[in-house]
Amino acid sequence: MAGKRETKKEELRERVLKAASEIIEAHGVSGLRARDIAERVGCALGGLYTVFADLDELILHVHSGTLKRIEEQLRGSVPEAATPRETFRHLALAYLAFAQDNRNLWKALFEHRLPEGAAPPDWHLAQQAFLIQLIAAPLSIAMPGANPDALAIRARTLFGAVHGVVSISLEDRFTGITPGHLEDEVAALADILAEGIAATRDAV
Amino acid sequence: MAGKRETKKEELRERVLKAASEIIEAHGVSGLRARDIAERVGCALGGLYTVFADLDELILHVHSGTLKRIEEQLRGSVPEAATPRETFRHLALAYLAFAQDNRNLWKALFEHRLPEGAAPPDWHLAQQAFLIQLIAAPLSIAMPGANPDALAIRARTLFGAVHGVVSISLEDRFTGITPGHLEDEVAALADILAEGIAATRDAV
DNA sequence: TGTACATCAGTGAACGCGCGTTCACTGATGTAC
DNA sequence: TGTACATCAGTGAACGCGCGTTCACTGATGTAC
Repeated sequence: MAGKRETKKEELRERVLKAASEIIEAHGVSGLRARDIAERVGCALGGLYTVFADLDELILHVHSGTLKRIEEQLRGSVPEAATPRETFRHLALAYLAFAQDNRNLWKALFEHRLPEGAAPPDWHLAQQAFLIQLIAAPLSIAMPGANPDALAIRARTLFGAVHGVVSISLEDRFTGITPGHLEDEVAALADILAEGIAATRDAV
Repeated sequence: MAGKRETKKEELRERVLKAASEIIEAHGVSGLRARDIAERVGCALGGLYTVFADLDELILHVHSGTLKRIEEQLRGSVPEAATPRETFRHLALAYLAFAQDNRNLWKALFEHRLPEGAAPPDWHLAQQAFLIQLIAAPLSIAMPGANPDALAIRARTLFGAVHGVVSISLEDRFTGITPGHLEDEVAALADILAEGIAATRDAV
């Protein structure tokens, strides 16, 4: 019967998650502090530890939400009857758009955490699978003969390529593409990849 | 006349740089601690601060050395009479090889540092320019009509693409390409890009 | 419905620790004569 | 070459601070009768 206790706890958990997400988007993962979350939520510092084991676990759940939103946005970006080439373009641009609009949440996905050993849990890796599937589908049309394993690998390569351009441009660290050209370049890269795939189809 | 003082100081500086570089390669930038450097160098903790203002400055100089080594390795990888397509392939594979062989030093280049504001100094950004030039040269042959600005931008895009695949595979964070396929995929990507550039040449 | 006890979510002061940076000191190098 | 003083590289104990996590406590919710 739900129980008031359980309900309130669940509600607190949601509020903590939301606050953490907002703080990360505002200040980056490295700017996330337990005290700030508690203050924003309006609970005591110790309260956080009744709903999440530690900050790392909390951050993983923020990532989880981010991935879900990316998935929605990418799925929504491709028109029904799009050709593979159009699909690549839409996916690439939607990915760029998400990264631009949610820069710090998106960056957080790729910044290091997890002390020393400790790989991310399986459910987290599984959540990334949709990305590869979204790319593998049009790819299988562009490369009719290829076997599923090769397609999955190639899909990762294509994702990596687009991600790399977006990534290197939105980090301030390295010389990337300036904002004014970024959209054009991502679109161009998607086209180049599509054409290149068609041209090298037989080599696989 | 050099002066014993000056000489010793310069020597200490070199040893600190070398120790920091080794520690980063062994444990990643986040595993770099002032006390460990001092111990490895065999000097007192305070000694570090006589040759570098702080750890951030030291790290920037480690990066500087890493970039020089990348430059050497990439330049050395391309045969004299290589076609643009061959050049792309050689550069991409040489970049991958460096990243694999110097994983943590290479990762350090892209990991965040620099507190809040503070962009990297100009000399550091300037040091990255060779990468773009190395790519722009063969690209200008593949895209004869393009103007230099467009070439520079496109070169960055191509670098980003290759970097992305390497990056996402060597980080353990995200689902990348497994080591066994990585070399093949990077080579394939280089070919796809080369073919795609040829095919979309007129669209620029 | 009411009373007595049990549970456990939530509190927040205090703990603990890692670690970068400082600074009063010392001894080796440099300078002047 | 030798002596007296000045400089400054290098020392390492101590400072300071940010911050995640804990834990003895409290009060609201749940349970039994």
